[in-house]
Amino acid sequence: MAPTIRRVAELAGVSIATVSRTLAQPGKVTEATREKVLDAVRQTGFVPNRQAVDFRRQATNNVVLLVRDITNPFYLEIYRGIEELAFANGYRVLMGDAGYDDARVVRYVDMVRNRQADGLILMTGWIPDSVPEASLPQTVIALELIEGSTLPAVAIDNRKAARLATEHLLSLGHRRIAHVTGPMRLVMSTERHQGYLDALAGAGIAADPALTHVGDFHFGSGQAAMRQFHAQGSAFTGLFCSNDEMAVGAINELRSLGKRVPSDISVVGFDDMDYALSSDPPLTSIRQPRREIGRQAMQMMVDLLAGKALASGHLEAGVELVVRASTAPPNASSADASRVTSTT
Amino acid sequence: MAPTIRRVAELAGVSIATVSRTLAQPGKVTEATREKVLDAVRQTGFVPNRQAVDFRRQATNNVVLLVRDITNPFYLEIYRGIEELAFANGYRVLMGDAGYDDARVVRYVDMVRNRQADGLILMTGWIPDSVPEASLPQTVIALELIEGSTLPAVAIDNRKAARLATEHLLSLGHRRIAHVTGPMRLVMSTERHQGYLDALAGAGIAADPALTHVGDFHFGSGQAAMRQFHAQGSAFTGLFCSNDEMAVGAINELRSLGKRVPSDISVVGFDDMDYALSSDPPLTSIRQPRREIGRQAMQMMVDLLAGKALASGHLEAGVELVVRASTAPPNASSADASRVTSTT
DNA sequence: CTGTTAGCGCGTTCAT
DNA sequence: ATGAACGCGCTAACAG
Repeated sequence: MAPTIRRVAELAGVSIATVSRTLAQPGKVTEATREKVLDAVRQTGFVPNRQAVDFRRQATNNVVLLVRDITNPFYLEIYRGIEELAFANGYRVLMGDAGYDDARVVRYVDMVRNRQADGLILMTGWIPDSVPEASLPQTVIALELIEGSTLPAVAIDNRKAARLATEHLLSLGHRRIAHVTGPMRLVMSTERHQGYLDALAGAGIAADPALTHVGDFHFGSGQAAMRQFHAQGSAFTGLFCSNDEMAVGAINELRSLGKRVPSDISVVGFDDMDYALSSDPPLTSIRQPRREIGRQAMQMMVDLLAGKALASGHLEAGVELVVRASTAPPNASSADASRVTSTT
Repeated sequence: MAPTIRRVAELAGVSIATVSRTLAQPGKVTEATREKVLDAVRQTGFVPNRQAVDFRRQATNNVVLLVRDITNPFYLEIYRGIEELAFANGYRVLMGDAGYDDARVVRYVDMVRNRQADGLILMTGWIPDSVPEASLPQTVIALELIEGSTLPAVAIDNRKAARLATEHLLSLGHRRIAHVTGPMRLVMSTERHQGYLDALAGAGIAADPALTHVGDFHFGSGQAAMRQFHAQGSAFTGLFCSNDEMAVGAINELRSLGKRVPSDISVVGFDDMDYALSSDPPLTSIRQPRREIGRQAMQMMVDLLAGKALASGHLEAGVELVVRASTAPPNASSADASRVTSTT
């Protein structure tokens, strides 16, 4: 059995309270007793039982990280950011996978009530109706805002970012720009679509509904979008996809359809994942500071649990347009090519 | 404040022992008292304080999952497998990032000693010398074996799997086959290289050292390998890369060098990541049952903590060759093309 | 500065 | 079948 504080106390010839103090507030004991105690600690190899400490202190130092889909590679850098700050602050991160399942969310949310964890970082984009927001006192939202929620949150401004992406295409001279969205039940997706529309409106271009395809953030829907545009004969020279995976799928399909990127069609993605850099051609994309978002979310949690008033409810993380080889000015021949498609 | 068992007891007019029993062993109390108690539980919304329960039981139900690099996308499906079984068995998973840092490993390993966690799942491929294996009683190794370790483990047979990949190329008729390895300090990488050599030897082909390039599992080293082979004029029609990321990098560079895949060169990857399917052409690869590896690792942990004797020390997960469009028989013209390269 | 005492919330004897 | 009492290991009053 591991040695307890009692064993150390008798070995040092002091009370357990003194041992506790020596370890927690060394300044509060005499030099002499401190040495006796530390000696005994070394001899026994005593390490305080954290479970007992936490129980006594009524704190677990656990934080639940609940995500919608644990296998989403987008989260990886966020995991790192959260783990970094948790580690540095003595917190532990419990991984939870919501998996589109209300029951799972409830069980993880309950961990805070049950005192299995002190706080909850939500990256699900939704909470079940059965969980009133008022029952989430120690909660921070990250990445995906929840509609109508007033909980403290850190995220990017998706609308503004999508506008930035679209304006890049506009500034290159593109006039007919298509958009592949994410699932429209996600706030994130509707926001990005709005940003796309904002940019067009800002340039005085009427949006053509036929140039918007509702996707699902996966590779296949990028391909499907291109097939649909091709089948309906839609002409465009610019394409904005709401994430990189769909952008890569789109490029893949465009190649099959005999289109070149960027000479025929310029493509902008969103997220700046690793494969944006390694795709062919390297993808122009919107970079989110993912690791920083993770760090900030955990920092907010630390502050929240420390009882500090949060500086601001919502924290907006900045984004950046990363221009690579998938975008270029449109040229006459490519415009022709597109037109040919449209009349086929 | 959350209601305690004491509050429920007085509301039901019984002792706390009876409340405890009613919840744990309902058969041991009268129908009548059971109803009184359950009524009181409902009224108060009582939920046992898990921290207190765990403390009393001397168990935390936490398991530390320590990985070498938390951002490795390969782990994603393993995370899911582990979380699934943990959730189903009432365990919680603490995420730990080793990050090539001994001190971090030590701190996470210590969590078991400190009773912050009951067990440890190691996916680091190494433990610091300062941590003797004997001090890891509740540990399971997953995915990456640790040299010389006898701890229970679940992993694939990398050597056999690499042989399978190489034999696929041989069976298509390829005779000159190149190999891009992972970092050679990882057991995994040396094993895969051995498997490659095994296959060649089995086919009676002398291995050409000039056809092996030491990579680092990243996109760039796949590209670099192709540039090197090209520069030194090495001729080959088959290529086996020790992971998919390098394979995609290689294909990318081959395209720049004017080679077609698979008509000029056939490429086999390893891991069967999502982007194996979405690359151009879709990649032939070795599929590891990643989710299943995660599930089995957690199952071993559950058994271990339950005091069950583990069925077997090591558990071998099976692999599968997934044939896609990046491999084909060599043909005369492609052999010519390669030879041209070699004489340039 | 140090020791004594009193719990944190619960499960679990041992009586009854 | 039920209740009283104890203690898991530690920290935080309060005395001295």
